[in-house]
Amino acid sequence: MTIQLYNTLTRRKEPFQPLEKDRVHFYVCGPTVYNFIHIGNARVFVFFDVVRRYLTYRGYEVHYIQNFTDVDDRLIKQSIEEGRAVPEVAESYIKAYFEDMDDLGVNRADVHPRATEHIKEMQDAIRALIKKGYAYEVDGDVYYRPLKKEDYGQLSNQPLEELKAGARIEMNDRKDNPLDFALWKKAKPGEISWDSPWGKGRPGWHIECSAMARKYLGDTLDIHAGGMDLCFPHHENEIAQSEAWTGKPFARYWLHNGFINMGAEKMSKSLGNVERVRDLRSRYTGRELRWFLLSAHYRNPISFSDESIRQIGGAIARIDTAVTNLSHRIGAALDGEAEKVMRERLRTLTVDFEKAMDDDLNTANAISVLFEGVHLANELVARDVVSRGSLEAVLGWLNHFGGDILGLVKTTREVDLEAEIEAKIEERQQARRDRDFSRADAIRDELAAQGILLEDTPQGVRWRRK
RNA sequence: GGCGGCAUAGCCAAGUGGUAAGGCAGAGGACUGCAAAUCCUUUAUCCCCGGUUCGAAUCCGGGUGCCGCCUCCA
Repeated sequence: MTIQLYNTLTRRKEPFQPLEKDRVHFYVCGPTVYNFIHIGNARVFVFFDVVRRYLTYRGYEVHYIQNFTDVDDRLIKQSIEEGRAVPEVAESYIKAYFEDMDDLGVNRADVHPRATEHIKEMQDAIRALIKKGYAYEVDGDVYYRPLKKEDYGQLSNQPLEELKAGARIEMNDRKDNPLDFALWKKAKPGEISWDSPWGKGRPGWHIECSAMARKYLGDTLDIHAGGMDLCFPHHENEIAQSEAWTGKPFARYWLHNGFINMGAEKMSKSLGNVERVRDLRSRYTGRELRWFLLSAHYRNPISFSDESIRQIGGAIARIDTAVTNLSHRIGAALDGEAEKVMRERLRTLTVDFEKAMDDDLNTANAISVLFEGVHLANELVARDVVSRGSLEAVLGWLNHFGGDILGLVKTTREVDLEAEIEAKIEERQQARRDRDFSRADAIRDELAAQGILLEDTPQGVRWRRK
């Protein structure tokens, strides 16, 4: 079974076949670091983090690149507002970005190239495009002519006529055509700038991805991903430039994720309902947010609300309890290998998990398979007789698929109880043996107040943190 | 105007031809000193109207409602 991916370029699911058999060249459009990222940005980074992990699990050597746009109009604007230089602003939000991502369990990309560190590569690209007649200079600006290639509009499925007719014309009479876009922007006085053959200026937005993707991944990418809104014009323009520049197809699979709505309305700055990850982290755990982002299929919209996250909390508790109970039961289990029937059931779960992920990365279904694993774990824990091998096999399965791949299951073991609390538990056990239940209940309540929940089982007292 | 998406239980959410996954919440039962956890059982005229088909949430046509993109917004 091969992985099927919905390719925006062809508007259907296609079997995934990288250019090189076992290697995947994967580029994700990263954030513009002019501010803290919001939950919508996070969806991109969390989801494609899972895609990368899954492809790695499937045996591919994944080269995963995600850029930082660290110079553009918004950064310049922000730097004026904050009274700090652009590089300083960028640096601080890059740092913030990593803090947010660490909390959401997103792994680092292989390289996080920054636009400002690739000015030379971009200038090379621009020079080449001018030479080929795709770009032209006008008084320190350089523009690209997307219409020179007749297949422009292919990715976003926009007929050229419509693009021409519907273009909201930017008031700029220096362009030959309204659809032309800037590769290089002339610096205004006082703005951050770099020397170039066209005078002092800075790169346009689209060219950075083309230049950096080529540098780190080569002429043709296997997967290029980002939010749906980047489809037009950003990705369309990247294709135009890159293909004009290299003469090769730019990317083979284009993946775009859907948006997050705030309740029923779209999240937007003008509505003032943008939820920053930074702020959400003070209310929710990174895991809850990550789970929320993976709980629906990536191309579907998801609606953010406190109620949805609250429900996620219940689901997480179910899995955590199963993991805790499994660990506790392992302590009292008989030595022994995993039963054959158990290995077979886990094998089936693995197949189901792969089936879900192979079908256009259906994390919602993958999570439901995780719960089948939880159910299996709970059945085992409740048995009078069970081998340690079986318990460990299930725990290992949950950790691997729920933890390593989805990043949702906590793989760290609880630290040992402090001696004081252990003494309390023993004291309560003695009270129970003496049938002094009011004393026993009082101790249980006392620990509960500290967030320690006690559960009596045939294998002794089990505890977990609330 | 152009391109596209969505409508499934109280809530979240899978499911693209064979009589509805999973989670949250609820109800009943088992287990327990009481709990908790868990297990079992239980909760859906799949937005409406037509059509195709032996058979449709799934395909086609028509409605209704909501939403996104159409130059720098994930």
